[in-house]
Amino acid sequence: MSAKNNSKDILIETASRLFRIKGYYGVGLKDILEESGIPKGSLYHYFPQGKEQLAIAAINHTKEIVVNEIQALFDEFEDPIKAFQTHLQHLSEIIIKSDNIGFPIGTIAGETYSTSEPIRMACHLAFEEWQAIYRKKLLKCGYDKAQSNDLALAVNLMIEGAILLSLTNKSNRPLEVAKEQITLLLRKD
Amino acid sequence: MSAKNNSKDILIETASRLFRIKGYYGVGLKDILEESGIPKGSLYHYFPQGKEQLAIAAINHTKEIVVNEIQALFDEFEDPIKAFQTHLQHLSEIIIKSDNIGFPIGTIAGETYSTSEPIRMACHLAFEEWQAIYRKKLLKCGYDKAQSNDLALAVNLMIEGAILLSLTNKSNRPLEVAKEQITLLLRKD
DNA sequence: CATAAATTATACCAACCGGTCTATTAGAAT
DNA sequence: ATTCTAATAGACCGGTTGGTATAATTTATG
Repeated sequence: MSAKNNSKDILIETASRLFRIKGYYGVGLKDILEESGIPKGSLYHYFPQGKEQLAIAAINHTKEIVVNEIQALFDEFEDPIKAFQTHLQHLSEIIIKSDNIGFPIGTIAGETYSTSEPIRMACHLAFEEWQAIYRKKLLKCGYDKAQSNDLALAVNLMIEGAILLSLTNKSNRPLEVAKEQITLLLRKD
Repeated sequence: MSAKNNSKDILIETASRLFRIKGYYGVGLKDILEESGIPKGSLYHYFPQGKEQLAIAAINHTKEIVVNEIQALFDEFEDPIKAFQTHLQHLSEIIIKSDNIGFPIGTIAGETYSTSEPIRMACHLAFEEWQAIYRKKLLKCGYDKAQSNDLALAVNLMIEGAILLSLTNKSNRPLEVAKEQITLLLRKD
């Protein structure tokens, strides 16, 4: 039994990482248990509804990681362009070498959108929350409401697409291109 | 035994469809065999290296579907903006209702980029081929080489991201936004 | 028609899957 | 120290997985 009851958090963090790297069906409970060192009884103690419930917690964890990084950048930079550039620069620099990032939300969403409504919803809400943060920042910086809506969505889909292509192509160039094109879109709207 | 030897094609088409909808690990051989009606012996006859080999054939099939649609549009429209708009409009109209499209290449890539080099490579080559077609068209229409490179990649990643978000959010709005933003990028570059 | 090659068909296999269950251990409260 | 609750631990389960093997059937060829 671990020190002071953080087994649940360890499970969530481990699942979050593994699902980002190999997706929901590509990761078995055994993989999560082995990497986390938590016994199966604990997993079902904390997540009595099973793998799907753990996945939802993992998705929310992933969402929060991004929320925290973006929010910190928005607090640091008044200019959303600068904030997005920094975010993408950071991703670009570490995505290929890091074995912790993977494809946030995207793989799980692609696997389960038609087979698990609770998971699809968790992914959908994660995307929505990211967009809401982008939108709020854009509004605050003078973009009108329609523009903020569209650009928040565009940035979100571009980052997802860029991460996917960077991983697939083993190159950070897609993220670099996304950084430039997002900059162009935000400057010219 | 089916008429004139198209079992291999049927397997590929079925696998292509199922992998797009649920990913590589989300689809078992049994699912493919049941939907296609082809016996397992045939599967191993045509794909003696197993599931991975079938997946690569399926990825190439998916790639060709998109190549054919885009090429037809590029032949029909001199203006690449018009062609992309038509492509995205078509996707936007059918993506939510259709149970045939799914997420071309994206889900499989996200699941396997770190665990199967042959599959990652097949996905990478598919993306590259799509971009090459976009690039050729852009060059032909007067965009310079650097612009063509960046825009081809940007369009590719935006379409992937937009499809993913449309499926996850059960809304065609991401594809509509992608259509508009791609139009802006192509117009202003 | 006979033979060889191609294709089909299905039983079998070990390993893996998510989930259930129960006993044990640890922690919290008194 | 005792009692109760929380958490751990791991065996067990039926079903599924991708792959192997072999026989049967069909097709192609001369």
